[in-house]
Amino acid sequence: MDLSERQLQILQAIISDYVENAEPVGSRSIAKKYDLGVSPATIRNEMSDLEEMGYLTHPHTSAGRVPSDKAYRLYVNDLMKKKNLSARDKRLINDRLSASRDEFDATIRHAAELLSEITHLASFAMTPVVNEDTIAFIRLMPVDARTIILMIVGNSGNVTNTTLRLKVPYTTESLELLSKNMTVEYNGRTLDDALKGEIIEDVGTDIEALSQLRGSVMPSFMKTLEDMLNVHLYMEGMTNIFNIPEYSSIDRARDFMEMFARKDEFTRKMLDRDDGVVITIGEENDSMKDCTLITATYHVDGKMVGKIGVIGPTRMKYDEVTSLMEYLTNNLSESFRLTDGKDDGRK
Amino acid sequence: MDLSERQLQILQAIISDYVENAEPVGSRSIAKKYDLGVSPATIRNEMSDLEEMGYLTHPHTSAGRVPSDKAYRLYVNDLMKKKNLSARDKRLINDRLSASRDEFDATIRHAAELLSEITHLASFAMTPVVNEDTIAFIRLMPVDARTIILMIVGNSGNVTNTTLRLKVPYTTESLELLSKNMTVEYNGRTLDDALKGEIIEDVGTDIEALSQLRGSVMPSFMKTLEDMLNVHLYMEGMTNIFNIPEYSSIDRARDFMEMFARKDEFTRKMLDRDDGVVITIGEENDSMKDCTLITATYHVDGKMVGKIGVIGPTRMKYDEVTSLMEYLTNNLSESFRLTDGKDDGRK
DNA sequence: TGTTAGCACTCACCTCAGTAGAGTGCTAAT
DNA sequence: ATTAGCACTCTACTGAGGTGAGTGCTAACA
Repeated sequence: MDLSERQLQILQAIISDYVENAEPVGSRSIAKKYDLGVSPATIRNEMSDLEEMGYLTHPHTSAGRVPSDKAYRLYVNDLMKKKNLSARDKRLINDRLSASRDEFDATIRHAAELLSEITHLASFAMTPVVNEDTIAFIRLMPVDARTIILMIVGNSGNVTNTTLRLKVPYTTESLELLSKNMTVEYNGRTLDDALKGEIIEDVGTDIEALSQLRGSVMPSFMKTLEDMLNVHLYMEGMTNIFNIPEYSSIDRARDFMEMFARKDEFTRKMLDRDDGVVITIGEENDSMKDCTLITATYHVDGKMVGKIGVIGPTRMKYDEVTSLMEYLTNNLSESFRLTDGKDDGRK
Repeated sequence: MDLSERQLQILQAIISDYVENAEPVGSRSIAKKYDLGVSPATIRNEMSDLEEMGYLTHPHTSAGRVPSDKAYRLYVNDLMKKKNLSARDKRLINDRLSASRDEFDATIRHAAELLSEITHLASFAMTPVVNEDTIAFIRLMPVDARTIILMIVGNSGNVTNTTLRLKVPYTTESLELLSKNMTVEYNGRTLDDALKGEIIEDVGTDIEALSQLRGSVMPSFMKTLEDMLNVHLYMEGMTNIFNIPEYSSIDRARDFMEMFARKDEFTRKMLDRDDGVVITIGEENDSMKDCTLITATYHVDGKMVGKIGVIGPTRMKYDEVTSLMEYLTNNLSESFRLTDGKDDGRK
């Protein structure tokens, strides 16, 4: 059953009032603040109907109305209008992001900072999933008699290294040879495949010493691959939730903080969400049933996908937050595409 | 004026009771639980004297006594006995730390985890200050037409790298030449000196192209040096404070979390503290005047110094926590020395 | 038939008084 | 010097009464 025009107006009024003041909204205050041309009594009747339909709830008999998850869902789907970012916010974003264009992780971290600074909510940003990245080359370098550096370079420019303490002696030549061997072996394979796929048996291991060296390098090689595959999670503004009336109880706050403390689980959950701007409200979430979670995706090279997100009470400024997130992800994707574009263009 | 034997006994009893139960301690309960051979009335008189001397306070007239910062200080300095770690905890520590011996940062992070798991307090651990580390070599490596990797290796095995997008074209030869030039230039200099010291003017820059390449690499070189100098801070168990009665107020909890959110400031403050196990109680702290902060230092190669720490209410089990921290830092130092020792020994 | 005024009713919230209980501080006896 | 005894203090809890915001219903109105 569809809502009448007036019911929509009233619902919208209740939502915006509640979002603003965090207190149940009464019929009289709606009638006064929003010029609907009807008396409080009429509004009361409509409210009663809206409650029956599940759009409003009632903390107790003599309290005003509060929008339900269903109301926010309706608002987000049908009522919400796109909001333009303020020039100030746009400038802030552009400045901050361009300051660290080359440094991948720093840019992502800045995105998380910007999100929480502008929305005053808890926010996060994660580095892209690089399962699809392929190995460009592998290099082993000497440091001292027993110490070498293992370096894996992906074709996206993604680089990771570890320092190894070898138990067997090595020569510079053997390191170079092994580097070449491993590069031939792994070049072009995706990280995921390199980690999980079968290990191709030693290519040209006539030399006993080389085989030994390889044996002591492989465990670290695998560990380093794993590390490359790891998504880095940056969180900001966690303490913002303390300012929200909904979280004035210590138990609520604790639950909230603990959810973030379990980083791996949290990361996995976020990666499971669809691409684009996704809003899940209250009960629509697995956990955090009194929160709204908004995530959005950015792209690197058009392929790799990373996520940013915001978490707050269901009572939030959906229009402003979604606009901000769209702007931010566009900016990020642009940023990460442009650098490559430039390179290719001038080549 | 010194305290009598009996006063010390009473004070100790009050402290251990209060540490256990977090509630003001009355004269009657002391008389019952601890066999001091005197009546509550006598204890009351002594308590009154102790209060006059500043060792106890009184939330209100009809409440029991609570130890003051001064009391804890006395306890820590004179009364506290060394406590042995349980075999279980020792095993836990040894297992966890040895699992990641090669990976520096992972080991430090595990140390923070162990601290908070065992003490149920908020804890942190930071990677060592490497100002004194010297540069071993610098290497530039090609990735693709416009992308190169800059890698700086310290003599402690500390390695950092960045990916650069060059605006000028390069040749493999020029990269190698520049690597050599820069290595000659910076080899043996401390990171701190390399970053802050004067830039030695181009060594052998007859070739125009090399000078240009150098120009576009230097900013990133400096940024990477800075990154190497950065101390990494790992924090664990922040949510533990929610379980502590002292922090049941949301404002307290917020202040606490915010202090940790300002990582840079926090890191700086911790680094300013003396070496060894340092305990600062309540008012002795700059901020967090109702907390006790305990820090301890571990060593890498006998030179570089890193810190671990625990933060909780002044009401904490000082004996257990300090023993744990001593054990943990010894283990860390041992860990980080042994690997080198082994190398040198077998060389 | 939709809208509105009026009014009784509900319920959270605040305040206040009264009570119980823990613990002190003082005094006088040992 | 120590202790028993007792008055006193102060918090925490409880229940009663008052207040005000807001509803829900009814009857009158356009």
